Amino acid sequence: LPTIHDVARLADVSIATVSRVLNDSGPVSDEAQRRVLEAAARLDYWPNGAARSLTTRRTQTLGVLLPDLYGEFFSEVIRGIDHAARRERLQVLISSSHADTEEVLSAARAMRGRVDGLLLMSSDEGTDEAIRRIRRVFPVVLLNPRSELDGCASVSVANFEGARAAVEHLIALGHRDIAIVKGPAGNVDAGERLRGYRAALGDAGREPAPALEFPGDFTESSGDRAAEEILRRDPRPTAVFAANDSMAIGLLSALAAAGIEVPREMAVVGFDDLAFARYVNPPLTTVHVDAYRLGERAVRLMLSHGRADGAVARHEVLPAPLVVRRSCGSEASGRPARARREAGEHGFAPTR
Amino acid sequence: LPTIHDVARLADVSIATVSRVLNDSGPVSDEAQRRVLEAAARLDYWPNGAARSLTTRRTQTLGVLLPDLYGEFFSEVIRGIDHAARRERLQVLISSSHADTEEVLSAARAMRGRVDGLLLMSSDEGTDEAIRRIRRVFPVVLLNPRSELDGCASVSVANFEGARAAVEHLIALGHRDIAIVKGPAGNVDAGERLRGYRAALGDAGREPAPALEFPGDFTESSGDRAAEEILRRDPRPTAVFAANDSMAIGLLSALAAAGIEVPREMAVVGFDDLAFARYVNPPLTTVHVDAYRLGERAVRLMLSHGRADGAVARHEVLPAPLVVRRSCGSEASGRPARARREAGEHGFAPTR
DNA sequence: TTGTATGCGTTATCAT
DNA sequence: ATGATAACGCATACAA
Repeated sequence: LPTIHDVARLADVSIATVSRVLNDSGPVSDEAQRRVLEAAARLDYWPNGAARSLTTRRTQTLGVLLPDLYGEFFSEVIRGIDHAARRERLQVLISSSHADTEEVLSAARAMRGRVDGLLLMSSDEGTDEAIRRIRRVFPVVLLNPRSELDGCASVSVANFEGARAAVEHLIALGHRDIAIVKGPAGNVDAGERLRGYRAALGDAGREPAPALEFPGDFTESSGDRAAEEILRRDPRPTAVFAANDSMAIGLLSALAAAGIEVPREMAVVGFDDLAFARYVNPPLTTVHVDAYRLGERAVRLMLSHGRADGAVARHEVLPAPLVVRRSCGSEASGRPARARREAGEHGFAPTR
Repeated sequence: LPTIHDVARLADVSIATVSRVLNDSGPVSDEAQRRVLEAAARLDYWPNGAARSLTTRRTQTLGVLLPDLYGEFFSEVIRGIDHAARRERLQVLISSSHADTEEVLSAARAMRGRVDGLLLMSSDEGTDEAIRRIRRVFPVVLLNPRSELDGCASVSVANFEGARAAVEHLIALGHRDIAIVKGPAGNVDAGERLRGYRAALGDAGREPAPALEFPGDFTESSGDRAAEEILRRDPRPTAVFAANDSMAIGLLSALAAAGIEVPREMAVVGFDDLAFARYVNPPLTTVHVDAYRLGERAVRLMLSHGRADGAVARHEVLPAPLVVRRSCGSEASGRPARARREAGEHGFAPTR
């Protein structure tokens, strides 16, 4: 494989000149430039990135550390990161499924010398010390951190506000017994959404009741199971806030199977606004999370972080607006199907 | 930031010894080992990957080039790659959204010196020459290639066979006028699935009719639009094969809105078996694609490729089995909902 | 068992 | 405008 030396030899110039024309740094005569370009083309010379970044101390790549890769959320985060990085001609080095702090640390170590900065989303608690060690090595932007600690930039989703808005919506519709299907314990998002749920109830003067809080783990089947428990409760709640859409899907499915009509007999609201939320029956009212933007903003923060204005670490919070569709029965049900379709609501079952 | 020299100085040994203990290469006295380990820990020394791979000529990372990152398919491919790579302690350098050959090439160039091999999925035609140039630089495994050319290893999905099986299923159910909603022109998968559709019709002695082939682009809305055209046709087809699940979802939605009952008035079969396929109403009969495995196998091929047995480039084809649910009406409809749920079919609407 | 010295492929700093 | 040459941080062949 040809190196810069081979190109120099063929073009009959020094490696310094080759480097100059290829990087457009420093002055070069037209003649030399021509010869170098031709030699590089003939040899199909590809510069070695490792060597280059050893001297320049820049890698043109962004490291990304995620707890997992499963599902639409992470997929969209990555897509946002990739697009933003691409625009800046940066590469993306991804590593995921890190259970504990130790794994996060070793993954970060492996990136030393290979990335210019790290985008880190950690579901684990007590990562603070680890983050401090990582920050010594390269700049870090936190995605959805547990807290704003650390003095390093971060982007997060307004989980609390979104959840509160969702439950307030149910309250405004007249519901009094509102259940929640919680996310996995220890999960940051799950915790914030639970907090939002409780806050909304509290603001309405209603005491949050443990009996109305059902366990879940963000999977469809856990929503399914929760439905059965909820239906057993007496008095039966008239509305459910699922801490994410997957569980809401499970709920909807189980309710349909049990012959419970949504939203007439039970209102359901989710969180995430997955692509399919508008395609289920009835179209799911849910809280929109812009995962793509989360990744995109993280990259932007990283870039501005590098500049001088990074003195003050910025903390962005992406809004999580409620998207009202039909699973809470908030709208008049008399509208014809055509009108609803044009509004982007695509429930499956014939309306009758 | 500490280098190997700093560790050597603090431990009062040479850098060679430090390297030896840290990489467990060559003999080292217990005393020296102790001192080095302690020094490295005290300085929190993280070896520089670029420098290391410059000498070893190994990067411990896999390059991945994809045409896009959108949707469940790519997301799962990446997840499969990531897990398999992780098991081998490899990192993953991802780059996507490459429209044309030129972009693929420049992305690959940027990876020179940064990856030990490249996993390449290109939707573009005429990439053959580019692939040859890339292969000079590092080993390549093709994902879902247009053809088995190139003599380099590849993994692909049995698109043709899957599509044929899907359409044969419809034929076996007695359908004669079977429409297809095609994928985007130029797309490899779309092409193969169309071929499978035509082959099934041909095998059944039916002439493939252009009037039954409707355009689509793999999006929900294109399935939606196709439905309207299909319903306008006279005689109206009694079954539709959607070249992917997203379009099938669009179809289902539009059919429901038009008051057409599925599967009684119109059978629908999809392709991909997205997570939500079993949750729509009726649960979608579709062809299963194991995207996770696609990525996983690609990594495995890359690894064995490196070894001596790589002399013969292997070509794996992942099966794409038909998953029969309810959108084609293949099963007796008398079964109670509970039985169906236990079989993993979770349609939303009450059955009635 | 240990240290010295060379090379990996670039970029960058000098002279010229 | 150009060409030696010194880093960059590490691994390793070789000498001791």
